[in-house]
Parts: sequence; C-alpha cells; structure tokens
Amino acid sequence: MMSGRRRLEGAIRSEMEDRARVMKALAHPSRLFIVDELSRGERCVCELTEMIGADVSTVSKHLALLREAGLVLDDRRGQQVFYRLRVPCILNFFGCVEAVIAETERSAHAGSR
Amino acid sequence: MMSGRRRLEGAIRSEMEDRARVMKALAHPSRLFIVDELSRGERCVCELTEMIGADVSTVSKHLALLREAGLVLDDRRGQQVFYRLRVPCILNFFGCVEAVIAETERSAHAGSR
DNA sequence: TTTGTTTTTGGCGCCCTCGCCAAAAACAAC
DNA sequence: GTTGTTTTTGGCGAGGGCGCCAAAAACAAA
Repeated sequence: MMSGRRRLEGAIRSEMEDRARVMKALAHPSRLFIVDELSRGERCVCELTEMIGADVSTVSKHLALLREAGLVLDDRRGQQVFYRLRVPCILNFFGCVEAVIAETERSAHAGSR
Repeated sequence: MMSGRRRLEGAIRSEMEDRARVMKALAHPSRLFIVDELSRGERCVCELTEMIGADVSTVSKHLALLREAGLVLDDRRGQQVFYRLRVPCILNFFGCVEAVIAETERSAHAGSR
C-alpha cells in the first residue's frame, strides 16, 4: 500500500533542498539585478561592479554564488571575466513575481480603507 | 541625456528589493514543500505540520512568512486555519528550476570525465 | 466557567549571510 | 623579471534566519 500522505523526507526532501539552493541564489537584490542585466547580454565583473556600486570583492562573490547555483557561466578573456545567463527561462520568473507584488500592493491599499 | 548605464539605485533598487522579498520567502525547503502541497488544494496547519515533521510553531512561522510575502492566504474555520495558494503562477517557477538543476547535474557529470 | 485542541507569538541559541578590507591570483604590457 | 589591471579568496564583525520550547490566543464542547 502507498502511504496516504506526502512527507518532507527522502527524495521529496532532496528535491526541495535542490530547489531551495536555486531560490536562495536568487534571493538578493544585487543578484537579481545581475540576472536582469545579464538578460541583456554578457557583462564583465568590472561593469557589474560599477552598476551595483559595491566593493568588487562583494560582486565577485555574488557572481560565484550564482555560478555555483548553475545560473550563470563565466568566460575569461584577457584580464576580464565575462558572465552570461546559463538558463534564460529564469526570466519567466519575474512576470509572476511582479504579479505577486502587484496583488500584495492592491490588497494593502484595500486593507487601509 | 539619459544615463548610459543602468544602476542599482532608486526605482530599480526598490524593484529588486521587492523581488528579493518574494524569492526569500521561497528560499527554504519546507516552504517550497508547502507551496507544492498547496498547489493540490488547501491544507490546515496541522496537516502540513505532520507532513513536514517539524514543530507546529516552526510550520506556523513558515506560513506567516509566506502570507506576508503575498504567496498564500489563510482562512480560519472553527479551530483550524486553512491555507491556500494566492498566486498559482508561482508553480511555473519550478519547471525552470528543474531545468537549472538538470543542467547543473549534467555538467557535473561531464566535468568528472 | 473549565477543559481540550489548534494556532500564533515571544524568546533564546546557533549558524549562515553579507558587507568590507587585505592579500593573493591571473593576466597584459613592458 | 617588474608594473598595473582585473578578479578571486580569506578573514572578520554585524545582522538575519531557523530551530525548539514555553506561553498566549482563538475556538469548540461541556
């Protein structure tokens, strides 16, 4: 007999942990900005650093984190390292995220009536 | 003249912070499990608690976090509180997340050649 | 009211994240 | 080799996330 109820253990737990790793990589304003910017084409670390306005080492660590999560690829050419999106479909995320935000704002206004 | 380069400041920063709030809410195995489970229908806290196998207070806090992020709605009926998905499109996330994970595993194997 | 069930909230400890600086590494130019 | 530029890595302190327990709150049934 099959268990009557799904449980957060075994394969299901592993699956959710895998997903969480990817989501965590996207759970930061600077990293979301990087993904958004890379959707327009590859960028080197120095360009992203200037746009973000943080220390180079900080940006470099954000990029390493995105790379380890499988979201971006790096490519050294000369002195510079260029990053690009690895899986373009992540961009589809944000349409829904916008919907969530819009819904939240809408009911926040409704709630203050 | 327009600025030649996008920067992580002002409206763009606010936008990325909003997105990050939503992504953070999804950046945990238990909460991803909850979303996945709620996609099959509403569930009460006690059901989710049993499935997840953590303390009730822990699960309740996960649910509060998802609610504050605008991802779920709650509905008390008698002694129980039922939660349901607020914005179904979040489910579209996971197709791409799976693709990222699959890509990562594929090149991990390729890298060990 | 009292009792029992379900859910939420407060508090506390542990660990992880994230920022910066300093140093090392990788590379081009000389 | 040396010098300069770009990127990465190590380390540190401040802040946040997450688990549990204990207590409060919300509700049903007596």
